Amino acid sequence: MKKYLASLFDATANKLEYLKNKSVILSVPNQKGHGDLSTNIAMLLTKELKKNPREIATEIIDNLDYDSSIIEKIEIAGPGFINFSFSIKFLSKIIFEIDEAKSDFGKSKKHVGKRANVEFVSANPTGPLTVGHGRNAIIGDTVANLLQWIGYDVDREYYFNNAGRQMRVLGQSVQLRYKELLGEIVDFTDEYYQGEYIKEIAQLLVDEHGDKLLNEDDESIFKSKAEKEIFKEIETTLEHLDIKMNNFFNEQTLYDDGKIDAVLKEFKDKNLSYKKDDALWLKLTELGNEQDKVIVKSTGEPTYRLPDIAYHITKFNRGYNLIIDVFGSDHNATFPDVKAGIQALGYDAEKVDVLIYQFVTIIEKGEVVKMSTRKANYITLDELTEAVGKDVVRYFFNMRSLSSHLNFDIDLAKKQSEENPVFYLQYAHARISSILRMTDEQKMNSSFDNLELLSTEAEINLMKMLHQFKDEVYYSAVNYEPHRIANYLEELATSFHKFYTDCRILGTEKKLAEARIALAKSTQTVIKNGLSILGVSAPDRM
RNA sequence: GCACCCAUAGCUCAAUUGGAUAGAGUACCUGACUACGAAUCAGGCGGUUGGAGGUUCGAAUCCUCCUGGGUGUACCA
Repeated sequence: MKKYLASLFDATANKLEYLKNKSVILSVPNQKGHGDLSTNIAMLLTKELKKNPREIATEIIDNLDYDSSIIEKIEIAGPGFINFSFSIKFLSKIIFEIDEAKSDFGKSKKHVGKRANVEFVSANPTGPLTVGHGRNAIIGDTVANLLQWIGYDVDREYYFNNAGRQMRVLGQSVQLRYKELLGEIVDFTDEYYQGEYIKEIAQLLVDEHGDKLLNEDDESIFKSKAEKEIFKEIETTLEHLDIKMNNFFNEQTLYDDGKIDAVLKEFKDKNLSYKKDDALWLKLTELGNEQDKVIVKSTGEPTYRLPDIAYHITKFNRGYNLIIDVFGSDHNATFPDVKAGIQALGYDAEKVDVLIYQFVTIIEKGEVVKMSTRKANYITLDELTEAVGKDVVRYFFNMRSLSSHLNFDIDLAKKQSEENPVFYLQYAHARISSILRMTDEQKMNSSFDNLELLSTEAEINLMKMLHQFKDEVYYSAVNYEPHRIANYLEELATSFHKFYTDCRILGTEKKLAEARIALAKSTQTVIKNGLSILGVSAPDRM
């Protein structure tokens, strides 16, 4: 619909000077009776032309060279909106288009040939992923899906650091549990990782090495065992959610490959760093930020900023056109420094988009559950997935906008009932499968020959919803808003259920029945495609 | 103190990025299965969009101030 109107306006711009180089925004009115698409262009032009918006609208319409078999009606309404209504003949074409494209329907080629890197999860391997990481994981993976739908070649990347203090403590924790298992009395204070998994890893070491490690004086062998085991578990957890990383990027390689030194040298050459109190500072104030920050501590250890800058530069050098980081709101202060740093080194920081999502609050039995990894007071992502299933986890984390503090109600998620919105969508899909099984048995076919018979309100609404899908995908993708897809699908499912109750197929006159089967089928395709973006399955039976 | 985010129906959240009468779900109250799945549909109840100003044809959305929450504010990541 938009495509056709956009081309009309382009053509009209040749006749009306003031429409040139204006982007005409077409939107779906949220009020029934205001047409199928609407534009506010006339109101936007009032200042420039010093004319009444309704006059401008009239002039534009008079110069629109439209096909009356496609557009049924054009109206000027309210203060100066131009509302367009489309014909059934045009609306119903979508059914045919969907059938042609099938699982590709909704995809766009706008960004074909471009590469994107989506970095997400990126939890250091100090313990199992928690429900908190779940939101990060699902958002990252779904945004990656969306980018693929608009043509990007996408890599999913996990960045980790196995060198810091946390990891040393992890190694020591395992070492202590190991000693404990072999009968030594240890003082396991609460600075150590308290989780049960530490004991399990220690047990593995006992099984493998017996008591031979008792005299190890440093924790490194314990640390590397822990890291290996924990990563194995993290990957399994992600797999349970259908998430597959293309690349695990170890921060350590930045040091080994000299990338850190190279960045340090560049900052020095550009006179952007200086020594003060034995530490090396980055002149962020010169780059427009609030204050200078330390990049190498007086101990000689870099702060997180330095490797982060070096890491992002590798992303540029690896040829990505779009670089996305997914962070929790606790990181919101860190990325301006990093962005300023890479910009200063001559890279286009505009290509880096940081998605900040707000924290998840877990609600169980109506109460807030507080969590901490070190204190082992948490619900793991795996436990959650096991309890409610992949589809529910993915849907729940996708259904709200990033900026909203998400309440994850475990009891609601567990309910396999009408209160759980996932099932509403899946039910619509399964219901269509059921219809198709039924019509198949009765040797009824779908047909595109008489689609203009689809003329009831429910049928027309459903077709309009189908028309919106492609825009919805594009819009969600470029704005990184997966929740829009979830909202759209709920609306689509509602339109379908309404159609189902109003418009029968069995026992209806043959031509109309065939057209309705075609409509149901195309609806099913769109539901399935939408769910696949979210990573939720579309069952044929429930 | 400062910075970023948030505040919308009893509850959980939307609102096409400044558009028309602010919408869904849930809860509560009605009604609809002897023909395609009632995990559904229809109707009702529910709002000064935290408060006060401002900007303009038009504000939940932008600006200022206030109130109340979240997250940071390190030579932690």
